[in-house]
Amino acid sequence: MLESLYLNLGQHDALSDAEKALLAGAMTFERHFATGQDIVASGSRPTYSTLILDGLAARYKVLENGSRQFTSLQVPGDFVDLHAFLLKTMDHGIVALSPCHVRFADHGRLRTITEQAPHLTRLLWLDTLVDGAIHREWIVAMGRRSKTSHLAHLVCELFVRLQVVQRTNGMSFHLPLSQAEMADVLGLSVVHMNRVIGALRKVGVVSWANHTVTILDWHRLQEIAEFDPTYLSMLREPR
Amino acid sequence: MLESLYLNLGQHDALSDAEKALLAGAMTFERHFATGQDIVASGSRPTYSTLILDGLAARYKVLENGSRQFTSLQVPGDFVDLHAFLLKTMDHGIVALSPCHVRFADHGRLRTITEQAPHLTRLLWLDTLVDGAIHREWIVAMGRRSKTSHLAHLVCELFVRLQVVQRTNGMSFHLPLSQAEMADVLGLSVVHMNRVIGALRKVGVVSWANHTVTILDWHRLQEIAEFDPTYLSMLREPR
DNA sequence: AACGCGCTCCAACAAATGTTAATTCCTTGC
DNA sequence: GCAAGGAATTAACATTTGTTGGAGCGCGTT
Repeated sequence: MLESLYLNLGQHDALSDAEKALLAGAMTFERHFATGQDIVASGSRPTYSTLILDGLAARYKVLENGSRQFTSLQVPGDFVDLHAFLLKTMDHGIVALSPCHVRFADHGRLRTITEQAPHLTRLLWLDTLVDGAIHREWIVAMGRRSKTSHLAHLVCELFVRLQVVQRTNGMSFHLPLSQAEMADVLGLSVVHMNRVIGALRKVGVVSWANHTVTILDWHRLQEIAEFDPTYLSMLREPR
Repeated sequence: MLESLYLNLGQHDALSDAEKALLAGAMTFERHFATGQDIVASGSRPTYSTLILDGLAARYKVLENGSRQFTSLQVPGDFVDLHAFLLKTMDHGIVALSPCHVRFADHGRLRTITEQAPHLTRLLWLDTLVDGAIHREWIVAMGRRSKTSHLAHLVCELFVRLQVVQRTNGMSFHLPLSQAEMADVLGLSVVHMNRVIGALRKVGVVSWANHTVTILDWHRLQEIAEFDPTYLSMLREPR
């Protein structure tokens, strides 16, 4: 049931059975969300943190003029709002980009983990640090990469992250976002998003249809993206 | 000596004297860095985390074509690389943007804190979570705000953060960045950065000369920026 | 089968942003 | 005081990105 979480946390350092049991013990009820539904509302003060068991979700903010920007994409095994455990108030919303199956971790029990299980605490902390590392990579992509490179980088990142939790199929993965939603990831207009996807297709490094992305030339895609997975901390070492 | 750190961590929740002592005990030697010097090198594996006592620093990445993007600005009281305590390998560099006086916290002693001081651990974790929240706000600014609004937002953010650690002077603060460096913050060309600063000046909400920024109309600046400080978690509450 | 709807894709034009190159201003070293 | 070099500023032009409007396509409903 929590296999994705174990895969996700366990990629950075070994997870003991006792720690898995502690995590399982922190979990409470499950819930399903339909595509487009808010999983966590901006401004709310959750008393649970949400683990994605299956589906794709995103953090986002909306400006006064109605434009939206996604600040992260969350895959199975990710806590979408572990940060709310300490930040308390959500300064952004979280929306389901596909049907999402989630499970809620009680903040009281997470607190107990911080009191009694230092190593597991560090792994949870680390999970939020990787979040931050991804954010920094996105900032670089938005500020200094060409749009094609930005998109290529995102494809690389998603592929690697989905592979860790076994949601890839060969060199393909399912990406349920519409081009309008992709535009809210990269910070572009829909029209230009369409151009950029077309450009990446034209180079021949990916095929992209029916919400399925297939990487045709990983080496060249990585080159276009200047993708270096160091920031994902996928090396298993003592933490 | 560590007053800025206490102010920074203490803005979110009360810091006990025992916790202050633990923090002080984790600190080792001090060092000065000249403007432009690297405080932490990309790719390194620090065994210390760096606390800024005085000065301004920034995290950055450089792409193959030589362009640079800052991913954060760090003010006194900030740990510039607390995340390296668990991420282990630096995936970016940290550079001094002004003469910097820093002090190094030993990772071994930080680890001891995580074993023995859960509340202080949560506050250190929180510190990195606020980092993440700032990153998200930057992503939104880069993706969906006008450049003028982005700059206004940055001015608001810096003013508030500097105020917490008592580095403001009335409605003014010292900002030692050249326009080329500012361009690496916003992800613009130098020429356009100059245009945008000019635009903000022209509106009359800030004056900006000799590396000193003065906010002339906070209300209107905040309006232009759509600045909502919630993401900085400045409310003191139990964490 | 007809219709409506959301999504992809495209064209034409408008606006924002980058590039190159010069000019001026200011600080620093001599 | 003067020369040199960095930084700010501006102009002219090139490129990227946004906007508006619409065509085509798949899909579910009537």
